[in-house]
Amino acid sequence: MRTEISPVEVEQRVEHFKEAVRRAGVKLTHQRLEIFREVAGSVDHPSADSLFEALKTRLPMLSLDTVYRTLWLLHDLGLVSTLGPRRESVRFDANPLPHHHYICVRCGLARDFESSELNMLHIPALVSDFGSIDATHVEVHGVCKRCLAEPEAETKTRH
Amino acid sequence: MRTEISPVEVEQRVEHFKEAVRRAGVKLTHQRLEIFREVAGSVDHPSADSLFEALKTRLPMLSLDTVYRTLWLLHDLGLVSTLGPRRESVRFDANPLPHHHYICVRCGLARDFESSELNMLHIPALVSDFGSIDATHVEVHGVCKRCLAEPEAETKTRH
DNA sequence: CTGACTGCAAACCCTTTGCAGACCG
DNA sequence: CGGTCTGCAAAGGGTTTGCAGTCAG
Repeated sequence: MRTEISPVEVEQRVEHFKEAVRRAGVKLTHQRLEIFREVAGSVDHPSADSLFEALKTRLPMLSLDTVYRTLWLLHDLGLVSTLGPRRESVRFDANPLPHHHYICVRCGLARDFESSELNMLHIPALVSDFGSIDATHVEVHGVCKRCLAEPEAETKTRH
Repeated sequence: MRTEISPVEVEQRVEHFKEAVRRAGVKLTHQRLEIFREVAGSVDHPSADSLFEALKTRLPMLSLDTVYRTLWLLHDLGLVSTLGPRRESVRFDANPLPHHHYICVRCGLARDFESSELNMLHIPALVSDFGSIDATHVEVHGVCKRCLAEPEAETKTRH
């Protein structure tokens, strides 16, 4: 339920990031460092654009596409994840019953599953500090069978 | 864990749709009917475009923007929901600890919360039929305090 | 020094919108 | 018939990419 991240913790994460960068053999640029510091210090799951805006003062020469490239790099390094299934297009759900989702992180496949047990989760009371609670569901992420079978499956490079 | 929807059930949903359309006082066009039939009969949470492709044979004159308009209409009627936070931009998450999300369905605000109890959910065994299970988290949807406070909050019209 | 990285601008999607004609009620 | 709805085409907004100059290692 934290609403901010302590500077100390941000710097710990930054160290972890530096190590990961070194291990991956990619360059540690000023931009990458500051962009990482910014995501790591934010608690609101920012978009590329809002990070860009926040960084403008510190890095006046920064360009938005560098923010994108860096975020996907961080993603490939396993340092950040994305919110929601994907980045592609909106997807629609016409299932009127309470249900949960299985999402393939590789191809975006989505499937429903039911579980009366999961329909009655106990949500921490503090969550209602954020606002009303209208619906709750479980999201399971994995790699679907089809993607697991694909030979070039491990090619994590994109962008 | 169903992998398809029976024609009978689709038609039941179609009836429900017709009623909702009548109640809302909007017109029941051929396109709307077929588009609804298509989402209601699909289990893979299609995008507007894949619905469009699937409908092309039945409705050669259909245009993609009608699919979009209809889907958002269905959304406003409460007949379909969307997968994931929203449609705008990708959002990034740099929280390395296991955590869960609170999402405001109105403005997209996202916040983390922790719960050791929710970190150990029991996922139905059948889910692994879909593929590997790499991560599991709970998503709570609601309306955040700020949005609740806004006067023009009930204006559901968009698009 | 040299290849990886950045900034810029243009290209790319996916999605929305303005408008004139079509059709439901 | 009238107003809503559709199809078309063009605009919009977020994201990606090609290129030449720049900088980390």
